[in-house]
Amino acid sequence: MDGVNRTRSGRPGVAGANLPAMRSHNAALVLDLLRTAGEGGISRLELAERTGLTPQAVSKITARLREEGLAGEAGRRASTGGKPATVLRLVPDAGHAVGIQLDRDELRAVLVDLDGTVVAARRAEVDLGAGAEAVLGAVVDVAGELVERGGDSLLGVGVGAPGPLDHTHGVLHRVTGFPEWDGFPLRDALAERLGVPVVVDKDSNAAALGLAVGGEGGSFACLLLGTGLGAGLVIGGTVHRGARTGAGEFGHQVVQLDGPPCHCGDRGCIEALCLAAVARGDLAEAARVLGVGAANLAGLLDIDLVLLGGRTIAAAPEPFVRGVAAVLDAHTRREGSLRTTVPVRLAPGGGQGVAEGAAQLLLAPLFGRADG
Amino acid sequence: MDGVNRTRSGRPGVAGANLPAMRSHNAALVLDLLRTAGEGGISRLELAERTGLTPQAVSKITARLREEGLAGEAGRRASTGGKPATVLRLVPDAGHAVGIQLDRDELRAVLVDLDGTVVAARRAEVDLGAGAEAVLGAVVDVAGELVERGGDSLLGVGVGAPGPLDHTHGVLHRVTGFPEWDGFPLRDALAERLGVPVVVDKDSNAAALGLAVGGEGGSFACLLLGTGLGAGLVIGGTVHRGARTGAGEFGHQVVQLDGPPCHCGDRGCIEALCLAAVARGDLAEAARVLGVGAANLAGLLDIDLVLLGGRTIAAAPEPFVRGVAAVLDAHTRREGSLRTTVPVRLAPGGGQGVAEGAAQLLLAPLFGRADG
DNA sequence: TGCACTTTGGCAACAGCGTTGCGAAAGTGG
DNA sequence: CCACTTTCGCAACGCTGTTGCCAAAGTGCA
Repeated sequence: MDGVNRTRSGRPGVAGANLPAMRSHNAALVLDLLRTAGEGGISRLELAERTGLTPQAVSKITARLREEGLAGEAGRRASTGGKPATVLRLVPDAGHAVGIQLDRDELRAVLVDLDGTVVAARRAEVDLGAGAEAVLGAVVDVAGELVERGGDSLLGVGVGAPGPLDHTHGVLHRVTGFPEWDGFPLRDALAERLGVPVVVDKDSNAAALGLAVGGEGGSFACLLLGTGLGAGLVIGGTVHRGARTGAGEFGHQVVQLDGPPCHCGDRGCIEALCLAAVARGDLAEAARVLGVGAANLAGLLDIDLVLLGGRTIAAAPEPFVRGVAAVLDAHTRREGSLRTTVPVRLAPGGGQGVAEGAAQLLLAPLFGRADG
Repeated sequence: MDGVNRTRSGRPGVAGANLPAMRSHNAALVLDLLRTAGEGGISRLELAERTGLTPQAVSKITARLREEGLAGEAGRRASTGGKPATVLRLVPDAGHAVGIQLDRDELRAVLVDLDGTVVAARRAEVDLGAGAEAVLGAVVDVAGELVERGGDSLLGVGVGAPGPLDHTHGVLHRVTGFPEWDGFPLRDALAERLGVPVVVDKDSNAAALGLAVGGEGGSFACLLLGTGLGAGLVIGGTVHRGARTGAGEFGHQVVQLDGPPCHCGDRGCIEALCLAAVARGDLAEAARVLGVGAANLAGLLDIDLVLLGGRTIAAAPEPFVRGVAAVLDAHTRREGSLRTTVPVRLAPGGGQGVAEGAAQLLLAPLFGRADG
């Protein structure tokens, strides 16, 4: 019921609940289970078990969802000695969202349905330094086409951009290397031109949201190493952004007191050490530095999983995954506690993870996955 | 409604809501506002505004709370041109909890009422190395007296202990320096001897919870420097513990690659660097190291506040607060963003913050502040 | 002093939520 | 063919917050 609460009062956790709030909370819950079940579907009784609601309540809720066109029947399961269960499914076409990754030199856009399936994809070259008009024009071109294709079921456009930025207002801050964007109201500018709701978030948060919705449970960190180094943090199933969308500033974590200077003005930042190692071809050292940062993060937050992504890692996944895992492994072993090593994996989604996650900025709220 | 959800299904965020859940959610919300209002009290209409509920709903809810003895009238406010508002207050004596700080060499216990006011306090010397029987005996002695004094309104006993431990089962892990406690079921042992519900958590988490309930809003970190160095993390008003109660492992964050060895087996940990600096009397350097760790944490989580506590800091607060603030300040200035510097303060509560927070492990759930 | 007005807050009727009681539908298995 | 199991909806119900309304208790002006 959190999502509703937030919407109503602005101050999280301080809002009362009423019947409509309860209703949409439960509907979102059921919808999320339907989505998670995927093509296999799920029966009403299973839904009842998983939600803790009575079967009768589930029947009423699914009936409403079917009326709204969000859910539908999809055959029946084999009998287990009685009347066979009717399998319910999400109707993927009932909603769509466009997701955009706006990077420093390229633009990726996808049209995604309720299921999370990519229905269409576009890619274009851009230059963030070419001025707002040119960049916005490119975005509107690419997105507009997909928006149209989404038709009536289009919920809006999500944008993942390099930070820092303010996701609540959709305003960019000083993007590293492109100070002219500082203060640019990207969300409102796009919403006006496209005529649909727009949500803007950091690229790393979008990627993390996509993975969380995509099935990664619990708490995890998604580390993106590309032109910069950022982290998307998922804590207990929801993306943690902090009050100023500042969370996930992973690249400028200091891991070497009085170390080599970083372009940020500090010394010994992970990003500086890591990029320097990559530049001289020493991927093992880059991975080790990344691993130390990941171990710090894992220890501080007690997360369940580390996912690696971004262009640099996509170019040579193996040494990074292995190197980071080695550091985490050594760390766990030293602790000697009961806990098993934090697993490290390559973030799925190929080069399109951020764009897909950005689409989830619009879709996730339907499933009760608050975007706050 | 989260607290209720968690209780019902065990799997957070996956539980349906029903009328009783809604009812207790709203009751907890109102109760929390009554508590926060303190001695000044709060009127029904103010409650309605703050919760988003209708005045009528608030009237019904407060009537129930009054029947249960949890709330009461406390005079009236001056009229603002109409009927003067009736001021409502929490009845502090309606509930009590005992909070215990079990440290390596001492024991502190407090009896706290619903308001958070300390009604009684005890202190005793213990030696964690003296064996379970002796330690448990001491705890039962001190706590038993306070439990009895709490009478019928006693909700239970909360214990803050040095980590690592498992707070969901109340089992200690390998307490640094005292390996014999590894696997000891402290919660169940105490619950059996005292005959009341017991909750066990890390000392730093208890301190953080106490501060969160005590009025610190938003997200903050509570860093405790004593015989060890730990952090309690409050994210969006709730203590973040992680799935294994492992979160807040702040002391072994590595801030100096290949730095001096730490007793944990790693190198360059904050704790090693910090304690070494303290040992040679260089508090400025200790504060700087702590500051770097705090800046890392603040950047990663985008927190609003850093609070410093623990014995070492209590002994000389000023250089630590100043030193940590200096590092955070420099860090913010470099970012050049709109955000203001993360403030650093001495954690209030004197030497008794952990014990008071431990009591809140029992009280906080009443106010809808989930302990998960 | 009296009357209009504002503000507080409870009573009563209401709509809507999930729950309970129960029975129909649709299978399996002896 | 019949007993049994399992699924699942209809109907009545209890309880939630909401709405409509009115009494109570002040202020302020004539």
